[in-house]
Amino acid sequence: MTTSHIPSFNHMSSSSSPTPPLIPKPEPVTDSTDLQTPIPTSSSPPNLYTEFNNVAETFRSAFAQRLKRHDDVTVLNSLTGAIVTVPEEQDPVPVSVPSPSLVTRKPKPQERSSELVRITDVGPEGERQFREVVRKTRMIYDSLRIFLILEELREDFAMGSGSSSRRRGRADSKAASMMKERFLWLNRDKRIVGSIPGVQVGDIFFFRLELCVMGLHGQTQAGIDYLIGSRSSNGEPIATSVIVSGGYEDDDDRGDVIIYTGHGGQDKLGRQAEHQKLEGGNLAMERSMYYGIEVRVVRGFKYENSVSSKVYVYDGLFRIVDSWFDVGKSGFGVFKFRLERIGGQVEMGTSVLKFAKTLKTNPLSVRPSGYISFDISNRKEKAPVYLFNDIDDDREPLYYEYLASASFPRGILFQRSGDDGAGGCDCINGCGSGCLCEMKNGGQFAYDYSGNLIRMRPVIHECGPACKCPPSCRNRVTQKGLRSSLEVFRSVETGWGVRSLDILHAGAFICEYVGVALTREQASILTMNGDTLVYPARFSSARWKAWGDLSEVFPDDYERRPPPSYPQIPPVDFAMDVSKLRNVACYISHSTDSNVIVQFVLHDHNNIMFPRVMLFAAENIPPMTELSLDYGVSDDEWSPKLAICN
DNA sequence: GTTTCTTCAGACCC
DNA sequence: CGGGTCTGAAGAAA
Repeated sequence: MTTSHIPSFNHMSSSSSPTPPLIPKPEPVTDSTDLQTPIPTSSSPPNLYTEFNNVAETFRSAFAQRLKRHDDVTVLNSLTGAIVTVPEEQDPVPVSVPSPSLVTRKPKPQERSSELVRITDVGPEGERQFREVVRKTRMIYDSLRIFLILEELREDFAMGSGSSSRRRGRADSKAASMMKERFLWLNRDKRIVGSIPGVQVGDIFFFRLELCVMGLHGQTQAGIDYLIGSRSSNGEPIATSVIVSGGYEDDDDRGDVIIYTGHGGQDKLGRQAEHQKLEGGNLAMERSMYYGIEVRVVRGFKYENSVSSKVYVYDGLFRIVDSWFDVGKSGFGVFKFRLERIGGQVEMGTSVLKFAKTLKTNPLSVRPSGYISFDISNRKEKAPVYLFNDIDDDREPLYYEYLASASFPRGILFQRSGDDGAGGCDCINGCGSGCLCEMKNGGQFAYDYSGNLIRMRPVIHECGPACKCPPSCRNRVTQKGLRSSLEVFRSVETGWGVRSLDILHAGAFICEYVGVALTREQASILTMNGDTLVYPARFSSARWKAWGDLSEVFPDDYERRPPPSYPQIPPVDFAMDVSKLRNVACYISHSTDSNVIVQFVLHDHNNIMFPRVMLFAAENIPPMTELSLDYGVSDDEWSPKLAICN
């Protein structure tokens, strides 16, 4: 080991920032371990002087252990400090949680491991498995969160309207706690340095506790997550992830470069009121910089959406390249860390989000070229449907008449909802507990109060023309039309495709799959003529059937909380012809790994053989991400989307 | 193992 | 609609 590896405080007065007068000039001295450790010597304020001595002592003890610099740290083994690569053949699923049903007595929640691991060479198959685990866990979290909100509202309702004004419980944190108790948090058995398997750059979250559940960032509020020194192999704290969400005024976020402020020194109102100290997360950041250990960066910012007012975006890995002590805007000393994004990663989710926002808000003139139409629906939809093509001259979607709602054959048994004498509900103030329409849906509405699908059903009965509830009723989600701005775009890989300029929360209604519905007889004639049709019954959403299934959370009283039963399995046997009239949906690509699901819905009539085909987001979908549906055919077979819309 | 402290939340109120 | 205020849970620190 050479002295160049010994940490010095040079970084604390980087050349780019003038050394503030508050900071003592570090002067190297030789200590008993023959390792040079800088000791401040000036007549600085005593608190800072003490602080520097403390830090110096920390480093002295750390370096007494003769640490080497590891440029290619893969695993810091807690026993040996050895660097090990986690090989591909090792169990690709680190989530070894005991089955909740096997747990009889309430065990102590699993503690976070202190073993620092970097997971590499997972391989495509491993990544797919990890992704599936992450997906499922997120589904449970979201379903549980929504369940808790609905449960609370139900209690309020039962107790009478007077108590409904009480403060709402934190479903986001309660859901996380319950999952923690049931060992459903991910990546607790290893402390992961670098990317979390199954979590991709651009992934969107809505709550800090969601990040905890994923193992992306273990702190519920704090911005720096780190392994504490007393539990690390070399006695030094190591930072693994940071949240950038504007909590400190001295942050300077330039995208690929972030000047990140350390923590501490703020008063109760969040104002910088004293000097920060090189301890805790601040020291961990410095140590991660020294060892070249990358940190995950999650950005959080305001973004109005249906479930919260914020979003958190995973922006990938950054390296800490510099750190120094500076005078903050408040006049108090703060630690600063220069983070630089590591190359070779996909575009940051934050950049995509911002870009999508500019597409929506900027005047038409400053949008990128390639926009052929700013609304191919000609205002038939509630939100514009853009048409974008910057790779060739194809303008095909312009040449079709846009149909906002599917057309069903005349002459078939066709009843307006309510015409059968059953009538609609009488909920003049909107539908609530015990409403007739809730009964039609197995005693539970299909949507939560944000208008998101709670779980898939064979068919959903929305309130219809015969119902007395207002159009704003929670059970009229798909009738309200498009909620997000969609864009039909041209790509080399998939031809025409569809993406959203807004974040689509899991369960969000996207649009109807529109065409001219044909009976089997009508369809057979058309097929003979060579036209290709889409068969709604073939759409596959099998992967998402477990959506909303909380049996892993409520294993014991599953009897008490059975999924509602839905008597009607619709005998859907019609074809959708999109060769002449169509909407945005037919441009959605086919994928067996789809992010959009098909849900049958009845609202303007009650012929169960001809439900409307409604599309919902199957997971949180970031803006500009291509939507995909499982058309129920294998990739090499005929693809309706490719055949019809290309 | 326990208790206390800190924290780039989140909801609600005005 | 934004700041003040209240509650809070995880994890670090004591």
